[in-house]
Order: sequence, then structure tokens, then C-alpha cells
Amino acid sequence: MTVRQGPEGQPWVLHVDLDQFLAAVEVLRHPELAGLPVVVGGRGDPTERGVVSTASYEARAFGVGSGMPLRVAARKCPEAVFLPVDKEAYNEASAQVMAALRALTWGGAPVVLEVLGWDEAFLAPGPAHGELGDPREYAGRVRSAVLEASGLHCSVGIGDNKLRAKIATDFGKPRGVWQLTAQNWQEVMGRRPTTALWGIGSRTGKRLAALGIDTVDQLAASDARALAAEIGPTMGPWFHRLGRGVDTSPVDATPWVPRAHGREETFQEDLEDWHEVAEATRRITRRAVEDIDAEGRPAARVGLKIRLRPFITLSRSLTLPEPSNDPDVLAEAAVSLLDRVEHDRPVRLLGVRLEMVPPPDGY
DNA sequence: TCTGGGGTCCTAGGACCC
DNA sequence: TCTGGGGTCCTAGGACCC
Repeated sequence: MTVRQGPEGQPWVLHVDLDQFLAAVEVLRHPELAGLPVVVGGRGDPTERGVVSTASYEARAFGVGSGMPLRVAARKCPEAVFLPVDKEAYNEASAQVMAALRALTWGGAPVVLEVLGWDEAFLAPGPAHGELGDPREYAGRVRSAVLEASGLHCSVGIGDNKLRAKIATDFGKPRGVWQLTAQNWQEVMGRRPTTALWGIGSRTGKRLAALGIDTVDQLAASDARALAAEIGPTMGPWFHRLGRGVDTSPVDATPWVPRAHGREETFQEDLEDWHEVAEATRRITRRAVEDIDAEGRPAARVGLKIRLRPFITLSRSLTLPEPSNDPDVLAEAAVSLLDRVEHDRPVRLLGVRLEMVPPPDGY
């Protein structure tokens, strides 16, 4: 089910985002960690290669943030408690939260929920809803429902479309509610850099800056046709819409169907021997095959991602003569891709990606 | 001090076919 | 000697997000 926003559609979209999700789940099952700097990432050993997945607010006060190498985090905050990523635990906590959200009603009708990942979802009033009341008051009820069902705190962004709701959430964090609509868009966002927008990262920010566009206001005032010519017929006009806060995409409750599964591994010691690289490729492929087997769909394409020293990342891929889920066939296909890479440098990371055939009933 | 692991979507160029 | 125009598929790579 999808629900459209805008003049003829639904007035409100909520974006629900759990606060410091991984760290919060760990504190929940280890109450003695409450109030301490907690860092979740890798195998939980800060002397290993790995990065921070989530840092608790106490750890963030020391300058620790997600994406940071664990070794750096340990230097910034030596007293932090380091924990390994425990997927199973987060899957379970996430399922609890999403079930609680899905069970909500708004204006007397069941809500429409679009799950974005472990810790995020869009929520809109369902069709045939009645009086919706004050969205801020409703957002508070959503926060209570999540806390009651899972023991986890969240923040809620209120918007008149998904883009504005998503951006609003960050202003409300932690444990807060924030509203961003056409009314206050320019006042709140206008002077911020383009990278404050959801979908514009540092690279695109630099590209836009080279065109004299630094702020959200400037992006909103830019010429969409000129952007199309400079950046592309799809991305250019899209960026222009981002600047104005315009987003017509519906809240879509259709369950997510994965297109591909991949496994990758950063070696603790770079591999110099390419016989070992071939062996690692076979091992990683077999792990990726487990994931597509769980989906019950064979792979149509095999991709290899390889990171060499000095730092460079390459990718190679091929379409199989016919779809397969045979681990041996897929492993040898992955190994064959190694021949398209020069064997003259040590390997730091290896990833295998299996692109599945679409399910019978499409996406 | 280096830069994880899991994904998605878009673009550009070449091959190939009619 | 010059070689259109449209379409699809394949591959590599870029960018972004959580």
C-alpha cells in the first residue's frame, strides 16, 4: 500500500528514528553500561581493523563518531566500552519496534509504515482516516509506544513530505520532535550548505559549489534546466527539487525485496599471495551464497570488489551464462574475475556480490 | 590513524542488432 | 568514402545512505 502526500493526498508524514540504536540495545541488555561511553563496531576489539558502527552519546562527547576507525576511537576515548556488532540482537529489537509502529492507528485508521532499515521508518495516516489532530501530540504518542514496546528511545520528524520529515528528525535528536514543512523550510534550511540535504553528499556538494551553488537557498533558486545540462537529466532536476524541499514520493508499505547480497572482508594483514586471494574469494563467495539461498533465488550476476594497497578500490563483474545457486559455479566465476585485475599489489579487502534474478512476481 | 559492511541507484561507453 | 538512428545488454565506476 502506498500513500501520496501533497494537496490531494495526506497532509503529514512522520519519520521515526531510534536514538543511538546499536548502543541503546547493548545498554538495554547490559544495564551496568548505562551512562558509560559505549562503542559498537567490528569485532569489538579496538586493536583490530574495523570502524565504529554506533557510539553512545557519552562516547560522542569524546569526539567518537560512526565510520571512525576503532583504533582512532580508542585513542580519543580510552575508557570506552568496546562491543562487537551483534546482528541477531539488533534484528530482534528492530522487529519489535516495527511491529509496534505497524500496530498504530491515526485518525481511527491503521497507519502506513515504510521501513528504511534497522532503526528508521516513515509513517503516514492510512486511507480513510478521520480527524488527525495535532501531529506534534501524535508524534509524542508514537515515541511512547516505541518506548513501551522496546525500552528504546526515538526521535520523530514531522513533515509535509518524506524529505522534510527525514531532515526534521535530526533537529529533534535525541528524544525529541521537530516539524519541517513548506512554511518554515526556507527559514530553517535556506542558509545551510547543500550537503545538509538528504541525497547530497560531499562529492555532489563540491560539484555544486563549482557551479556557484553553496547553500540550499542558492540550489532552490538555480535553473533546473542548467543543472540538467551540467549534472544529468535525472540527477540535476532532482537536486533542484531537494533545494526547494519538494518530494512527491509516496510512503510505501510494500515489503522490501533485496536485489543482491554481498559479503566482504577486510584482512587484518594484507594478502600478498594471490593463491591466498583466490582461496579467500572462494570462501567469501560461499558465505554470500548462504544469503541468496535464504532468499530462494539464484544469482544472475557475480561482482567482485577489491581494495589494493596503496588505497584503491576496483570492481569487476560478469553476467552468468545462466542463473545459478551452485556454490562451486559461483566461486569459480568470482575467481575468474581476479584475472581482470593486475596481481602486483597487496590486497586489503575482498568482496563478492551476487545479484539475484527478480522474484517471479516482480519488485 | 586510516578509511567496515551492507545495500541502492545513476551514468557513460562499448558491443551488438535491426 | 562515409557510414544514420534507435534500441538493448553488458561492464565499470561513482555517489549516496544506514
